[in-house]
Parts: sequence; structure tokens; C-alpha cells
Amino acid sequence: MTDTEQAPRGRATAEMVAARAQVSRVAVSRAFNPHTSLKPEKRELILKIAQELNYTPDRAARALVSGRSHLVGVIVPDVCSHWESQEIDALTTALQAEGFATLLFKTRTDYSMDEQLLAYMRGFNPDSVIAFVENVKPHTLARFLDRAVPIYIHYPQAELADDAGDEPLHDRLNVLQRDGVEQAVALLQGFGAKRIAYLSGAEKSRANGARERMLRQVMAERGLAPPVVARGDFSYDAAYQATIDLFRVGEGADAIFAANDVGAFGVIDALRHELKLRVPEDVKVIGFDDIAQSHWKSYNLTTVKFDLDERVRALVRLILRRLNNPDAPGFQETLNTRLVVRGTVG
Amino acid sequence: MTDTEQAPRGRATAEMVAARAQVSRVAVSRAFNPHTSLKPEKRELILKIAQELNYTPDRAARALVSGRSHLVGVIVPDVCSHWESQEIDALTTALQAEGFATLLFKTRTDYSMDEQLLAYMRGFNPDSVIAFVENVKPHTLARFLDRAVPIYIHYPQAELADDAGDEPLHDRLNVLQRDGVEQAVALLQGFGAKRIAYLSGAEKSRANGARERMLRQVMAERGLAPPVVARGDFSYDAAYQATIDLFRVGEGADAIFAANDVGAFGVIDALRHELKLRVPEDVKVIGFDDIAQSHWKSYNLTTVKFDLDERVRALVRLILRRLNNPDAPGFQETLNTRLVVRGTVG
DNA sequence: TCACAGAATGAACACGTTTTCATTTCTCGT
DNA sequence: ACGAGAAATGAAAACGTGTTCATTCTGTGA
Repeated sequence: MTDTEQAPRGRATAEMVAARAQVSRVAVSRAFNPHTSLKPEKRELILKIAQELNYTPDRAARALVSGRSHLVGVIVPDVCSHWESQEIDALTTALQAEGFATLLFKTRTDYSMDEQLLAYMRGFNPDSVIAFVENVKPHTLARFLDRAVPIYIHYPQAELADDAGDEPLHDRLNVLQRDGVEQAVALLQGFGAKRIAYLSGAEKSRANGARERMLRQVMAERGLAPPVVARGDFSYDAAYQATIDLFRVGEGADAIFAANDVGAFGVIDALRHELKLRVPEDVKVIGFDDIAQSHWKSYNLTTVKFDLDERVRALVRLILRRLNNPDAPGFQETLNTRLVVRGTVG
Repeated sequence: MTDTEQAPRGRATAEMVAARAQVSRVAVSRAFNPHTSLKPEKRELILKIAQELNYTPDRAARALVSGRSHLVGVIVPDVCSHWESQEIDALTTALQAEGFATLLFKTRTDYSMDEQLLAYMRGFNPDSVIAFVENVKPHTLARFLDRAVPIYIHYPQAELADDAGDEPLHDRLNVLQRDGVEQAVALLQGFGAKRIAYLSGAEKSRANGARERMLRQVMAERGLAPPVVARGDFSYDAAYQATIDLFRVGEGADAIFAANDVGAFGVIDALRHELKLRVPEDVKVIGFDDIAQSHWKSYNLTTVKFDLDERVRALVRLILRRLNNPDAPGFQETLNTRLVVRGTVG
């Protein structure tokens, strides 16, 4: 009954809880770890006292000994970008429910990988890493992860063959873009579009490359001439300017397929407010992603949906499965895409 | 010369670096901490070998002993919300440059505080916390921080007096909304607006409350009748519906002041596409924030600018100053607002 | 040459956990 | 009542670093 420590300076420790509950410090640790053997009444008492003392196990100490930081590193070029921000949001919610926290890092906005940043991030010991910077290979990423296994975003169709083979262990999220792109091209063709342009995203982005190749392939299969390409970088402003150039300097188009929805917004605004063309009467526009803003009335965009919740669920599954089976061979998840028809085509 | 350890399983440790460099482990620690005495040549050698071995001090261990996690907790109700995502982006960049990382947490979207989440976050030992959930008081926040000092977003003018007095130590970011709101009302009045409506944000948000009170006060001073209030929650959809109700059920308005830019977008789209009214000819619209999307041609919004970079710089200053002076009295930073005139007024 | 201050150095400790491992206590069938 | 297996328990050893403190080295002025 030596309750001398009335004012616990700073933070309560397991020792203090143990002292008050008349148990050993180990028991306190066990009380907070589900799959350990501890008499239920004892566990209850400890948890009650812990709550009184506002005690939570120190995650730094826990990480040090267990080798698990419960942190998931997320590398993004641009948090504001709608697609990314929506994914970060859903990912954070999902990870939080599983006891993890999102550790955010920003890299260069041209979608190229920054080794210095990877080294910096590595210092925080993330259990897993999700890189939006999709031009990085598992090989590079793995070099900067100690025990974590990289997750690789893979576009199986229309992909260059240079990344098969001797890649180190990694998990894959396969994205099937064919269905969505085929439906989009079919729709445009149905409305009699002859000259389809592709408004690209950032040049170094894998997603952009895969999308452009898939579009070319589908158009060729359907007997259409290859698309005119206008260079953007996923941003509104670049898309706006590229669209103007396409019509003022270039040959124009009667349909534009944008690499992402935000780019499509730039296209639409350039057509309507700068070039005084009507959408969809004069020019049809299709985007890619189906972000939340795409149903806003000013745009009301027809777009290839890449379901965000589905994608986040798949990512979380990959992360958890890997953490539970550190030495298992590579896991895979596969996502499909489909067209969402709104007002910018017909 | 006992170089037996050729393949360093997992992660390199200070011990290994020390062994290779023929120095003590303490020297390695010192090599990575700037203000310690160590012969320059020795430090150089250690850093070189560290790089070879891909070594970085383990932050968990470092945090355990130094009490500094170098993590900044950020609590957000909605990452996708443009204003928040832009702040997170800028904040992450700025913190990264100072050696910190952003730890993201999501709370309920109604802008109310969630004690469970605070306890959860506390486990990660953040050195500082920035809560976008502005209805939480320093008192509540402080209870969940061990050594960190909360940063309080304060609206000095038109603020209820209930938070003065015995608050625990905290730092303040004062936001002066008067200038921006006055300029906005003056502009509307100049264009002959008679019935000004306020489209609110989330009810529990301090920012929303302060904005509405400020608007009431300024309008009263200028001899205008109090604004009609349409209830939104900062989202596009709620603003869209509230605007329709305002005109279909309510008495309408000839100018609408929205609590944030995204809300203003909803207002504009409802007016144009649902109510078939012209902006700005029939109804004038003003927003609040000046987010990146506000200059998009479809909206081209006149808005009260709350400079994001300025705000982030101020927050980072507060964080760093506090970390360097843990026991100093409360620090303060002050921000102003101003009107940015675009196309939605006249 | 001597004394002395300051820089450089390393041994030992501390940080708060989880994890082994050996020991003790409980439970149940005979 | 007895033994065996399972469950519960606590002592001690990690985990990888920063920090203190006493010691050794270095250079300077008298």
C-alpha cells in the first residue's frame, strides 16, 4: 500500500500499472496482447487500472522489441490531387481499423522516385510501404525496406515485358484496364467519333504509360487510326493548356480521352470557356478514375471507373496477409475497371 | 580484421558500423548527432561506412531514449476535402524538410472529437498534434498528450468568451477573419445586394461558427439585415441541396456567402443547373478559403483568401519553437484574410 | 618542462516494452 | 488422492539507441 506516487510525471508506464494492480510488469504487457494466457479477471483489473492511469503501451518500445512499428508509409507526389487524396483517406480509415497508422511522405511531383526520400522514410521503420510513384520497381523499393515486402502496382495487359523475371519477392496489385477502355472506345465509336485524342498524364507515371498503350491497342483492334497525343501531367492547368494547343496549333479532335478526371476537367473548361466549343455536342470527353468531383454538375463526366474502395480493400488485404506470412511467396490481387456513363459523351 | 559478417540480415545496426570503422558504438551515435564532439575525420569515415552498409539510426530506439518521435499527428475529418488536403500537402512538405513525418488520423466527418481516436493516436507518441477538428479545446487535447503542447486555432474576434481563462499551456494560431469578410460584404453591398444568405459549414466546426458570427457582425455594422442561414456541412452535395431548398422552400437570396469554397461550388451548380439562375447576374456568390480549384473556369470563384502557405509556415514555426522551448509560455502566430475578386460577383 | 583547459573517447546505464524459459498453480480423469 | 497435462506466472534477456560520467588525449601559455 505504498501509494506515494500520486502525480505521475509525464506518461504512465507498465511498471506503475503493475504496482497498483499488485501484479508483475509482464502481466500488464500480457493484458494488452490478445493471444497470451492471463487469468481473465486479472486482465480485466489491469485494463481498468490502465484506463484510470491513462496508460497505453509505448509504441516506440513495442516497435523496438517486436520489430513491428505499425506504421504504413505512403509516398505521394501530390496530396491535393483528388484521386490520391481520396485513396489516402480510404486507406487511412482502413488501416486505422486494423491498428496501423498512415505515415505520409511527399516526393517530387513529376512522379519520379527520390532515393533520398526512400532512405529518409526507411528510418521510420514502416511495416509496409505504398508508393503512388508507380515508376519505381520492386527492386529499388526493396533495397530501402528492411523486412517489409513492397507492393507493386502492375498493369498486366499492354505492359512492356521488361519487369518480368528476376524481381525480388513482392506482392502485386494487378489493374485490368481493358474492359473500361474498350467500353469507352466503343461508346465514342458508337457516337461516330473519328479523331480521338489522348490527353496524357505525367510522362514518368506507369499508370499513364499503361493507359496510353491500352488505348492504342484497343483503337487498333477496332480499326481506328492511332490517337493524337496531347501531353499533360495529370493536372488541370496542364490539361487546359494542352487542349488549347491541340486545337489552335494542332489538328483538333472530336473526342478526347483524358488520363485522369482532373485532366478531363481542364479539357472541358478549355473547350467551353476558351475555345467556345460545346461538350458533348462538338467534342466528347471521357476521363479516368471516377473521383467524387466527376458527378459535379458543371462537369458531369463520363469516365472509366477505377473503384477506390475496392482498391483500398485489396491493398489492405495485401498488407495484412504479408504481415501474417512474412516468408510466403508473392500474393496477388486483381482489379477491374468499367465505364460510368454521364453527360460528356452523348 | 574479423569481417565474418558478410550478409547483414535485416537491418544494419550501429554496432556493425562501429565494428567496421574500428570505433566504439558511441562514436557512431555521435556521428549522426550534429552537436557532439567527434574528430571530423572520424565522423566522415563513420558516415561513409554507414552509407555503404545502408545504415540509418533506428528511430524507434532513438525515440525510446530521447523521448522524441519526430512524428507530428494530424487529425482530419476528411482528407479529400480540398482545403484539408492542400494543408496536409504543404504541412508534410514543410515538416519533412525539418526531419519530421506526418502521421495521419481520420476522425468522424461531423467535425466532432473522438476521445477514442485521441487515445489511439497518443500511443504513437507524436511530438506535436494538429487537429483540424477545431471544436476540441486545449484542455481536452492536452489530456491526451504527454509532453506535447497543443496548438489551438483561435478566432479572436466574434468569439464566445467561454474559452478564456484557465486553459492549460497551449500555443495559438490566431485567425483574423474581419478584413476578408468586410471586403466581401462591401463588394456585395456595392453591387446592390439586398438579401445575403449564409451557407454554413458543419455545425460543430469552430471555423464555421466564427465565420457566421463575423458575417452577422459585419452586416449589422453596415446596416444590413441579418443573413438568412442555409445549413450545409462543408460538402458540395449538402450545399447543392441547401441552395435548392433556399429557393424552392425558402425566400431565396440575391447573394450567397458560403462557409468554404467547395460549398460555394455546390451553390453555383445548384443555381445554374437546377434553378436556372445566372451567376453572377441573378445571384452573386462568395466563398471562403481560395483553394486551388477556385480559379477553375467553370467556377472562377470570388472568395476570401486564407493563405495556405502562410498558415502552414506559422504552424511549423509554432511546432519547432515549442520543441526547442518545452517549458516556455504559450506562443502565438496571427494570420489575416483578404478578398480575392474573380467572376462570381459582378 | 609543467600545468591546465578543453576536446575526444568509451564503459555503463537508461528507455519501456516483448519474448523466452523455467517454475508454479490449476484442472480433470482415474 | 494422485498424476499428468495445461494454464498461469514472473525473472531475466533482449531490442538499438542517446546520455552521463569519468578518463585519456591534445594543444597552449608560462
